[in-house]
Amino acid sequence: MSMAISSSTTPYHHQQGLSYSDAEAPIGTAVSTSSHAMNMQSGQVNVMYQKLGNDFLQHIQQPSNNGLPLGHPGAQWVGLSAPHADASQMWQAAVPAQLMGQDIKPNLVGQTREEIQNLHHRVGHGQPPSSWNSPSNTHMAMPMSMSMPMSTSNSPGHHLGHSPHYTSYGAAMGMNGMVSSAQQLCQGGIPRTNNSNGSPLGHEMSHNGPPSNEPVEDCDAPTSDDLEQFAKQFKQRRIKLGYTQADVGLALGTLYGNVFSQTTICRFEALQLSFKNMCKLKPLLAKWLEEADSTSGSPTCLDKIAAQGRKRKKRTSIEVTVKGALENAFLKQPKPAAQEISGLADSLQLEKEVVRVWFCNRRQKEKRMTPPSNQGSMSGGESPNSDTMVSSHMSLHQPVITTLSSHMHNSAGSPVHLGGNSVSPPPNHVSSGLGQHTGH
DNA sequence: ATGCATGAGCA
DNA sequence: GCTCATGCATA
Repeated sequence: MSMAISSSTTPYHHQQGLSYSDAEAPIGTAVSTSSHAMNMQSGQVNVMYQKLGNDFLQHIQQPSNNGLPLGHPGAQWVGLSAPHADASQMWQAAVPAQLMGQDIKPNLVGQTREEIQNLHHRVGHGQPPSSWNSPSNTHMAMPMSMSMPMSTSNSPGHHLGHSPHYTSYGAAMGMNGMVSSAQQLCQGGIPRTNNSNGSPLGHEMSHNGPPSNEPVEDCDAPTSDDLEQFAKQFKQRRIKLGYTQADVGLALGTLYGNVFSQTTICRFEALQLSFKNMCKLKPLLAKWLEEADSTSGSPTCLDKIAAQGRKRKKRTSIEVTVKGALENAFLKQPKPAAQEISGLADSLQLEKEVVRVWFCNRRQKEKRMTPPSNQGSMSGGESPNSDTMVSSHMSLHQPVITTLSSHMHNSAGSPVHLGGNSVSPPPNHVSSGLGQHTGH
C-alpha cells in the first residue's frame, strides 16, 4: 500500500524568493520537485470526460493536439442548455451579478513561458488560417499582417506596460470578419452567425430572455448563449490581437483595477465559471476588447501591482491511489463530517486540511459537471447549483452512456451525467472514482 | 488547462 | 466549515 503522497507535499514552502518582481514573471518558480512523477489528471480526465466531451477529451489525451479547436462549436453550452433548459433557468436565476463587487487583487502574472507556449499552440492550431503560422517565433504569434502589439519586449505579460503600440487591428479583423466584436457583444448584438469557426450553432434554441432585473450594467444581462458566444469570440479576438490570457488579466487590472490571472481568463473562455461569475467578467472583458480594438497605441497605463508575497502552501500532489480513495469516499459521502475527514486523512496519510480542501474542490468541480437541477427557481427550493458552472452541459455530448451518471448523487438530487462517454475511456487512473462509482 | 490552495462571506 | 471566486503552481 503505497499511500504516500508525492514528496512535494510540504507544509509551507516559503518560497519567498518568488517575489514576483514586476519586471519578469516568476519563471524562477521552477522550484518544484518534479516528483509528481505520475500521471496526473487522474481525476482530470474523468472530469473532462464528464464536462467536456470528446473534443476536450481528445485535447487532453493528446497534448500534441493542444489547441482546443476554436472552431469547435462550443456547442457544449448551447447543447446542454437546450436539451435541458435547466441551464438557462438557473443561469438566469443567478444573474444578479454584481459587477466589480470584488476586491482588487494584486496579481502577479506569472505565466511567462507557459503563456508563450500556450499562445504558440493556439496560434498554431487555432482556427487562424494560414495567415500566421510562425510557431518558431517564441514571441507572440501575431498575425503577420499587423504589427505586433507586443512591441519589442517579448515578455507577453508586460507589453502592455511597456509600450504596447498596437497597430492596426483592423487588418487582422479582416481575416475573420470579426469586427468590433467588443461593441457588438456589449450591445447584445452578438453576431452569432459570425463564427469564423464556421460553427453554426444553429440549433441553439437558446434560452429565454434575460432575467427581469439586470444588475449587469455594462451589457444587458447576458444569457448563457450570449456568454458562450462572447467567450468564444473573445478568445478569438484576444488571440488575434496577440494577447495571452495573462495579458488580458493584467490589462484588466490596469483598466479597472481588477487584476485577474491567466487562470481566470482561461476559465472564462472555457466557460468554466459560474454564470454569475461569467456575467461579472464579461463586461470587463468586453471593455478590454473594445479598448484593445480601438486603442491603437495607448497602453492604458499599466501599473504593475506590487507583488505581495503571500505564503502559499505548496501544492500537494495526491497520489493516484489516494486520489482514487478520495473519489470513492466522495461518492459515498460528498460532504463528510469533520470526523470523517479526519479519519480519511488519517487512513490516507494526508493532512486533514488537504482532505478537506480536496472535498471542497471536488464539490466545486462536481457542480461544474453536474447538470443544473430544475428544481431551482420555482420549486421553492433553490438548488445549490443555481449558479453552477456553465460548462455542465458538455456532458450531453454523450447521449449514450449516461448510466453511470445516474449513480452520481448530486446534492440537488438531480441526475448527474458523468460522461460515461462512449468515446474513449480515461486512460489510466482512478477510474475508481467517477468511473465506476456506484452511487450510494 | 487544471489541480490544489486561499480567503471572503455566510450560516 | 461551507460555498464561491480566484489564483499559484504545474502538467
